[in-house]
Amino acid sequence: MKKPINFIVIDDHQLFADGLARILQEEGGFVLKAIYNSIDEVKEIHADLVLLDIQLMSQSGLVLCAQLRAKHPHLKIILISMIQAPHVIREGKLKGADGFIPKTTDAALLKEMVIKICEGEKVFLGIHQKEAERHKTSLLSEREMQIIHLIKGGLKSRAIAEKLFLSEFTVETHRKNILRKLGLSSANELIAYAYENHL
Amino acid sequence: MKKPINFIVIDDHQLFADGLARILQEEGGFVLKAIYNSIDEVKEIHADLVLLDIQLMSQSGLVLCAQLRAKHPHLKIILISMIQAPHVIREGKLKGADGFIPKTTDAALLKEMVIKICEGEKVFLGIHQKEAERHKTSLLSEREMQIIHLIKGGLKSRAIAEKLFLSEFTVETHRKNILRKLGLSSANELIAYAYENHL
DNA sequence: ATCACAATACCCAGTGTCGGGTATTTTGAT
DNA sequence: ATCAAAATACCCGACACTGGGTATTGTGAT
Repeated sequence: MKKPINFIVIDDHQLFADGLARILQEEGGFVLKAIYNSIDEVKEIHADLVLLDIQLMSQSGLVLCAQLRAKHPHLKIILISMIQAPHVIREGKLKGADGFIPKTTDAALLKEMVIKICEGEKVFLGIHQKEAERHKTSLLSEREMQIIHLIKGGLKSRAIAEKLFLSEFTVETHRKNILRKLGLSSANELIAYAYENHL
Repeated sequence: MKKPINFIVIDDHQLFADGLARILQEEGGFVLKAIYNSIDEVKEIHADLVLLDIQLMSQSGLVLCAQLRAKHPHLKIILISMIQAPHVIREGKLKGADGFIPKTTDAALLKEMVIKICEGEKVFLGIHQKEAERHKTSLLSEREMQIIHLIKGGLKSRAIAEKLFLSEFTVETHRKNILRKLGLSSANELIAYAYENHL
């Protein structure tokens, strides 16, 4: 049984910060300690993890990142940003961040990244990985994503059909379409693909 | 075609309740009827399933659990709690709950548990089950690990046999032994298991 | 209005997988 | 040396999955 991970969100867009917190809490094992909307509010950090927006009003979040790293050697610091310019990401690495995630990242990928970082990995998500992902995954419809998820869960076509109130034939049509779109040839490959591409 | 399962969440942490609801709705076949943030709000229960946090502001959720059980014999009641003290879990059993799940449980396990409970099982998730998971992998031999790896790679039994210079029959024997040892029932489940347990 | 695509549903033939066996040889540990 | 476990190999029946089709309905975009 893992200890809950206490986290803090620092972002001047309250709505985004709140959404971020929700997404993490959805995952379980994460406990939101605080949301700060500006650097001025940030006094003490009693947490395991900080999600820090680089684009803050007053000063660059990178400065704060360096300060936090100096004070808290074991704190996990994840930088969040609207832009994903390579030099900013490199800068973040130098300032001691544990990861970089662009704001365009979707919830599923975000959660994957955060978990990996909490387990000690460094994850700097640049534009390249994301573009490739989005390219293929954008081919998939909502229904197809839903079915991928259920296949990952080990369900057979029959069970998926019952869960979604569909005909078994329909589910199998979806399966075939999914495999065709992703260029795969079996559910086994699909599951591995899903895990490795954070679907 | 199964009927959808109507459920209610009772938890004074709205974010958590909301997250919980989202997780279940993701699964399909579950319909959220209501979220109550305090016991006072709970008037009537027209649902098949209740997720009930024990740590409520006003009074213990265990009292409510007993009341619900008295009124609704067939209602599935799942207790949720931050703590997993054995005496609390035993107490919950006595009050007629169908299951106990700590808040530190991850989404995948939660869904698995909820589904089992809805199917009539009783699931009281303490620390023990999780421990058991850890030791399962030590049951696997080198050869079996090797074959798991190839299955993850999307290879069929025939291809695995060729790669390892084995009979196809042998590979299938190994597959069946792997599934038996891990308590799984398909390659799909195995692959998901492998990724989630870092095999 | 039309056109593309998503979602739905169905059929068939071929192949793969799973659960139930049985059985021999090799290997590691006591 | 003996005993347990691993690794090897085989058979069968039942079921699931894949690839090849076809077809209808609804919806959003141009």
